[in-house]
Amino acid sequence: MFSETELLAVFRALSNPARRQMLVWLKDPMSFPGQEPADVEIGVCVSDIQQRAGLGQSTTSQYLAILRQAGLVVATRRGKWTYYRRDEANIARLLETLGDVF
Amino acid sequence: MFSETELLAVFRALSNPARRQMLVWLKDPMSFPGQEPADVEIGVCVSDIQQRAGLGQSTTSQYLAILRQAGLVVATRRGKWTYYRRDEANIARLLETLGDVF
DNA sequence: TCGTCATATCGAGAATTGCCAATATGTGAT
DNA sequence: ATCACATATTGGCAATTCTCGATATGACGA
Repeated sequence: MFSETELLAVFRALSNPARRQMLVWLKDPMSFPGQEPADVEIGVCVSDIQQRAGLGQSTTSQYLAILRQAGLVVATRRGKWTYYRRDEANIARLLETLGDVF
Repeated sequence: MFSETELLAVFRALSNPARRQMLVWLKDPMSFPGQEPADVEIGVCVSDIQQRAGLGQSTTSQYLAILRQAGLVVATRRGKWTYYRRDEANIARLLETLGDVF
């Protein structure tokens, strides 16, 4: 399932309200201004997330990297933009594990 | 359901392997040496948990307090001992919330 | 190639966490 | 009242996290 190390990364990632917020926001990419229906599959770019979070650019980038390392989102680089979207399969697997473990 | 503040407390509590371990251990109180069947309902005392965790007494006490404040365990004082057991109802409610939110 | 834009990484200071030893508090036995 | 015991709280130091501004990287257009 999820190793101890992976669970640690997940809980650390989610123990920050801004990062948890981002994960929830990404459930509905269309809620970001200027998001086209065609972009939904690839995700939302960093600057859009940053704007909504009200954090610095570097902080936003780092937080997304933390979510990615925890396996909660996946990143896709296209041109100069990096798009982030939820890793739904892994999140489902995680919730299943949590139900087993706790 | 769970407020933002409550979720923060939960994730912070679980973002420590020792605390997560304790919560899992408490699923099976009988696995603690010297635990009587009659004690299962009330929980496990701090020193038994401490011994198993290999942490200091104060650290163990603090960690259990953090789990309690997060609503994951309940404490019962009986004589000079404090027994801790899982708050199963609240944990179930939490897992439900997690399924909704994430 | 140069400039610009989006993102990533680095460096740093303030705040928080991890964990301990020491001490305080509360309880039961004598 | 006093002692011993279980637990809680306090004080502290090292390690980590939070968050930023500054800088580096990488991609596109002129």
